[in-house]
Amino acid sequence: MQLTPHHKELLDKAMDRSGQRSTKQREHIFALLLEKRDHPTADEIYVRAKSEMPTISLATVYNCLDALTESKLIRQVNFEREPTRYCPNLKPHAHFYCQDSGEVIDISLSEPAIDQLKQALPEGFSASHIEITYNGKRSHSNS
Amino acid sequence: MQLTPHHKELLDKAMDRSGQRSTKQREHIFALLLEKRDHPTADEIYVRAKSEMPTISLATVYNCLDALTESKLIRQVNFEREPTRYCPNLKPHAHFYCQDSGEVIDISLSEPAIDQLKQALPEGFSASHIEITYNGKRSHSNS
DNA sequence: CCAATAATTAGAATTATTCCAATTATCGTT
DNA sequence: AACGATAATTGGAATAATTCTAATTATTGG
Repeated sequence: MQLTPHHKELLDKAMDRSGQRSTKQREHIFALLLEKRDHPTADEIYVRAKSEMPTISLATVYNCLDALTESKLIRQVNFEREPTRYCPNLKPHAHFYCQDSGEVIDISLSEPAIDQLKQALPEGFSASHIEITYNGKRSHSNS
Repeated sequence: MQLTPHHKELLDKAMDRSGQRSTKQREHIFALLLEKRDHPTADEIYVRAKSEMPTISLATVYNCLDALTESKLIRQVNFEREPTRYCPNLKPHAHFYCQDSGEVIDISLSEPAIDQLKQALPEGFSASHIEITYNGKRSHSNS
C-alpha cells in the first residue's frame, strides 16, 4: 500500500504547515486510512499497520493519528463510551452509527444545512468545527 | 437537595416504564444533575453525591447514570477522548464546547434545523437520535 | 555530513469504565 | 406489615483506552 503522489504531497504540505515532520509511519497510517475507509479505532489501525510495518508501536499509531488530526488531514469520530475512530473524509459530512451492525457511515451534508446550524449559535459563540452524529438503523429492503 | 414532587413523579414513571426501580441513589443523582446543570462527568457526580450520601459507590453512580439514560431522563454527551458527561436537558439541543474554558453550554435547536438534518439522511436510514456538538470559542465582549 | 530537534519505540502508568460476588433494598403479593 | 422474588448497591478487582517516559533513531536545515 502506497500513497499516491497527490496524497503524498498533501501529507508533506500539511505536516509542514503544522510544524510537524512527514515520516514513513505517518505516511503508512495515512495510506491505511485512505485505503479502507471504515472508521477504524486506534487499535484496529495498529493491527493493520503491523502487517506491513511490524515494528510500529501503538504509541506511534496514537502519535501519527494525533499529528494527522492536528494537520486536519483526518478527523476523529466519537460515539458514546466507545474508543475514538478516525476518518479521512475531508468533505463536510456527518456520521451515522448503525445500532444493529455497529458500522459507521459517512453522510454528506449540504452547505445550507451546515449554515443553519451555525446560525443556531447565539451571539458571541463561534464554532470552528461542528460534529454531527446520527444513531439509528438501516432498513435493508431485501426481499 | 431534594427532588420536587414533579420530578419525583417523572423519575418514578420513567423508571417504571423502562422496567427499572426507583431508588434513593437514583433520585439523588437525578436531583444533583437537575440542580447544577454543568454537564459533569461520572467522577464529578460521584464526588458531589458522596457529600450527602457518603456510602454511595462509583459503580452505583455509573449504574444510576445508565438507568437514567435508558429511561431517557438524561443524555450522555461525548467529546473527543474525554470522559462522558451527563445532561438533564430534555429539550432538543446541541452542545457547545468552549476550547478556552472547557465549559459545555446547551444550544437550543429549532425544529426546522433538526428536520433539515433528518432529511439529509439517504433512503433507508432512520435516526432515533441526532447528536450535535460545536467546538469553538466564546467572544467575551467585555470592555 | 553535523547538530538540533522531533519522532519512534516498548513498556509502565493512568484514566475511564465494566465486571463480580456478596449484601441490601424494592416491589408486588399476601 | 411480613415474604419472596428480583433488582440494585457496594467495594474491589479487572479491563480497555489512552498517555507518559526515557532511551534510541530519524529528519531537517545549514
